[in-house]
Amino acid sequence: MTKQISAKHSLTKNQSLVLNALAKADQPLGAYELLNRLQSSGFKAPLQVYRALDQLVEKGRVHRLESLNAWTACCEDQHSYTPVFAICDDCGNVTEHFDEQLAGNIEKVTKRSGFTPDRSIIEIHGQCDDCGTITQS
Amino acid sequence: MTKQISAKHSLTKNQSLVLNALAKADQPLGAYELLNRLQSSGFKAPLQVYRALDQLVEKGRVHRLESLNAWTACCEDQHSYTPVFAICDDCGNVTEHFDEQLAGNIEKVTKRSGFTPDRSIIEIHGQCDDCGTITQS
DNA sequence: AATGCAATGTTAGGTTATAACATATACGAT
DNA sequence: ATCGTATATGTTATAACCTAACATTGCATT
Repeated sequence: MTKQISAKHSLTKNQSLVLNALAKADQPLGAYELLNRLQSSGFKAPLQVYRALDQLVEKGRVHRLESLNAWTACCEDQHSYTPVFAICDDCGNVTEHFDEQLAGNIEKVTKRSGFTPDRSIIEIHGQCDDCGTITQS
Repeated sequence: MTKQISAKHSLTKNQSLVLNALAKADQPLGAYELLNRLQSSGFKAPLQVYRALDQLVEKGRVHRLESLNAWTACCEDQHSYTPVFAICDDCGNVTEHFDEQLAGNIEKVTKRSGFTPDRSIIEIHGQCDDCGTITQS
């Protein structure tokens, strides 16, 4: 019986289960796919998954891929720049990239028009190194 | 009875109806909201809307806003650079921006890892000029 | 023990998107 | 003109994704 430490980065039971499932997966997972994989751990309803996901996003441990309606574990514990996701449309693999300059440039484009940026979504679809170099048979 | 011209940029009846509805709207619209507005024009099922939307996206006349599950008419007839969308989370207004350098920089980040970019999604949430300067009451 | 708060459980329902199949229309080639 | 093919359209059903509303449990503090 471990006592729950009330710290900013501690995870609850459901949060841990969801994060582990995402970390084990080699691709982003949809909420219902997560539900399937967690049924053996006692998950019964979508809401259990969605709540854990929202909390994990809030804590910066999970990202939502808007163009996939799917979720992925953050590749680091913490990061300050807007992540750039490279999504392979062939194999489904997703990689997370960072570029301080880029994040700044993006916001500059909108600031010109008086816009105050809050959060940015950058998702690039294409082919990963493995899939892009394979000749179509 | 006008004959349908088989040109790359001609629009079919349903495509025209959907594009006009989007152009008239002052915000991006969801597919079901489009269906509502087009029922008087004979639309009866979601699929009619989704098909027209897909075709319009293909032709570059409409963009899908991934983080809103909504669609908006392209601000120009044609453009070569990846658009950057500034989405006001207060009033719902969305503006489309272009920056040649930016589009190139984004792809550079992923190319480093051997990734071959195809299409980029850049959506920035925040507050527009009108909403951002208003003091909270 | 009583209180309060966050996490969790449960049911129902809303929104968004696609599968599968049928029919109609456009358009080039004969 | 008419045939064949491709595209567009119509229709029903269903899948996938997400949230509202409310009940219950667990845990820290008093």
